Amino acid sequence: MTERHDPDVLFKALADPSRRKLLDLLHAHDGRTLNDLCEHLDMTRQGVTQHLDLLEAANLVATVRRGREKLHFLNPVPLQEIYERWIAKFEKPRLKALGDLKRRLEKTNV
Amino acid sequence: MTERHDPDVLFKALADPSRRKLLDLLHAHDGRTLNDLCEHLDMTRQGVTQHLDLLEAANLVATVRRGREKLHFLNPVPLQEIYERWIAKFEKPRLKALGDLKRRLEKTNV
DNA sequence: TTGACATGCAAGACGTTACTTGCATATTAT
DNA sequence: ATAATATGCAAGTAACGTCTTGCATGTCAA
Repeated sequence: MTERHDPDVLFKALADPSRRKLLDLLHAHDGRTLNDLCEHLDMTRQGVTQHLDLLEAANLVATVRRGREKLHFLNPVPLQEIYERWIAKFEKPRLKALGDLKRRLEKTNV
Repeated sequence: MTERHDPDVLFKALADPSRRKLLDLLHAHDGRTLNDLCEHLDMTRQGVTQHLDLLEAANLVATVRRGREKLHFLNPVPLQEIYERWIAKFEKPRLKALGDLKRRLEKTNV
């Protein structure tokens, strides 16, 4: 059900501040068009497109075409995967116990 | 008390698979020397040094000199900062509630 | 149909990154 | 003191990433 993603693509996608800003913009308001997003970044439309392509490849952004415009949606799932597989495991023991609790609660579908 | 770090330096440090492997190695066994770490990576010692320099700049690795050798230690704090400032905020509402719980518990010093 | 709008594709410029090679310095052991 | 060990510094190279410019395609409105 849940696909496996290349962690490298994901970390690389997050490595650029412009891409993180795009994620922020989509977090603040989902379903934006390309032109909408462009208005907030100081670069050409093509530059923004290339960043969005990387975010889409990392499965952080999904798109839908509506007529002549393209709508962009944020997918936070890969970020949680990073947390589960990368951050939780490095947590100090005290915090780790709490992370385990969180995960246990999560599985019970609270 | 807690210093403020440049998120870009941190994300860039995590963007390279060799550097993530170094973090893994230090997670498995702390206090390794440079030569020790080199034995696990397929590159020259200088290449490893440069990666470690970046990790140190991102405050993910701390070092101590002991005689002619340099010991490397993992610092997981910046990873938790990434979680707090970057991942938690993108979580879906259902998970967000649990994250808040976790953080609340954490503050009470369980 | 015509023009305006929204986006796609592709090649090039340019700085950055990851890695190397070669030499230098500092510490330990004999 | 000498040699082996552990690391540091610096310059060079090849590949990659970011951004641009120029043109093409598809959609909507009058």
